Amino acid sequence: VSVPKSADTYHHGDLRNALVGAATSLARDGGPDAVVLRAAARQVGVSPAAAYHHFANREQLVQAVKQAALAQLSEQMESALGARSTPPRDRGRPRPSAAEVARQRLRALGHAYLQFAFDEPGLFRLAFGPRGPWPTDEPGDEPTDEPTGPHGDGAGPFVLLRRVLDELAAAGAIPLERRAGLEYVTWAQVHGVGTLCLDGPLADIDASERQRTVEQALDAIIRGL
Amino acid sequence: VSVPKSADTYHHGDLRNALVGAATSLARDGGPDAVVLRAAARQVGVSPAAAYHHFANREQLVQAVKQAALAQLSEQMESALGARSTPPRDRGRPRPSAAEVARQRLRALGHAYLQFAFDEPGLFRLAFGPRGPWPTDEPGDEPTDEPTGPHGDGAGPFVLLRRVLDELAAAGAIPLERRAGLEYVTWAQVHGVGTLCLDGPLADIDASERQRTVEQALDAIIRGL
DNA sequence: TGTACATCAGTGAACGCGCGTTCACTGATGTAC
DNA sequence: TGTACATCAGTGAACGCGCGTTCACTGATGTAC
Repeated sequence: VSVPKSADTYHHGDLRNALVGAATSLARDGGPDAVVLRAAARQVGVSPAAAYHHFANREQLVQAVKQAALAQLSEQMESALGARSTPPRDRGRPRPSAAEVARQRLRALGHAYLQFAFDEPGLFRLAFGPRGPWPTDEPGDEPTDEPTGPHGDGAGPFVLLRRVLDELAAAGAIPLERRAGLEYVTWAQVHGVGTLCLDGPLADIDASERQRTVEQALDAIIRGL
Repeated sequence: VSVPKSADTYHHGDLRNALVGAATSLARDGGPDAVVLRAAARQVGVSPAAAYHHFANREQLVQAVKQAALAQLSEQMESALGARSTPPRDRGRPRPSAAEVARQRLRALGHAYLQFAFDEPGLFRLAFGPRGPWPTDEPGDEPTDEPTGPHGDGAGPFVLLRRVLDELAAAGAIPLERRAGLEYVTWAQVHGVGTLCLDGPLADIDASERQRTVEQALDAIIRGL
């Protein structure tokens, strides 16, 4: 990776990344509509036209931010999952069942997802907002089996959710006849809490009540499996 | 109500409503961002400045559309509920329990909500989108008891949901210790299906698969009560 | 029934704004010989 | 090691656009006497 040597050279050296960074910070503050190509260029200290050497148009810049946001969300979910991979062996207490562990992992996933929504509402809105076509799921054609690469960039929230649901099914916590399509349902349920708290009628409740709602929702989701 | 006599008079006669109508149709086609004051005026056949005799600014026009959209959603939910008010007395079959009836009513509510989302994605996005402050819940101060007026305009989706959840609690279908705050949770769960199918990664699934997801989600929600 | 006049609800032209995008250009970089 | 040159990644000025909003105005309406 070539790092920009000094800021005062004619050639920037890493303009593409710099623009994505600036656009991301715009989105962070103002959501999807705030991603303004000219503003991003301004923030980087470059002429607007320079951006066109790296993006065909504004939409591509927005898509780049979207990808970055989704990658960040994935990463946080993954790390939340990592923290729950081995059940803490509590002094003397009976080791929790596989089903219970899997439930806790699903819970952790939901927490991470909503934490991201509340921490980064602008990015969350952009990542899941109405703007533009959804980036296709298949970068190449179809992942061979499971994208086993560590921190594989394509491994989105969806893949993580699927994995944990599979664990639940394997542990017998989900009747098999209900397993199909359940990632959509579960995702939607968690997602709804995020959108309703950000933009809906629940936008004005305070943090503690919101947290209570989150817990309650995760309870209900798990109960509904 | 005074009705505009003829279209070719200098005074329009019902410009405010006409503008809201035009703005609504703009929103229907293009979502929140498509509500453009000048375009609405154009569509009505009036100069842009005329709108300022009826709205202080664009935002007020948008809010009017939002209210209209919410009213329409309420109405459809209410009518779906009406169709389920008296259980059909099936020939000879055992009359369903109160709990079962209430569950069916909750289901009907969810169906109506999502039907609106899928039929009118633009209006749905505007009604629950990130734009502007959420219209306050209390028109006066606080509704005296229950807004019993037929088709009361203020009776939003929220009130309907609350009513049905109360029925469920009364019928013993919800443990009392879980009742508090459940309208938020339930709403969020249903809402998430809508947003994820409209703008999220589920935007591209076909209608039948979408319907399957809807049913599955409503099952899960009811099971989780 | 008629007339003066205040009020209301339109017009049309203009304002400034910031945007996305294009264009001909130019300075820096790196490669071939 | 030096030099010609193609290529890359910037500049700066300009384009057209459509927007929200304002302004002085004017035509229609309705009320007082």
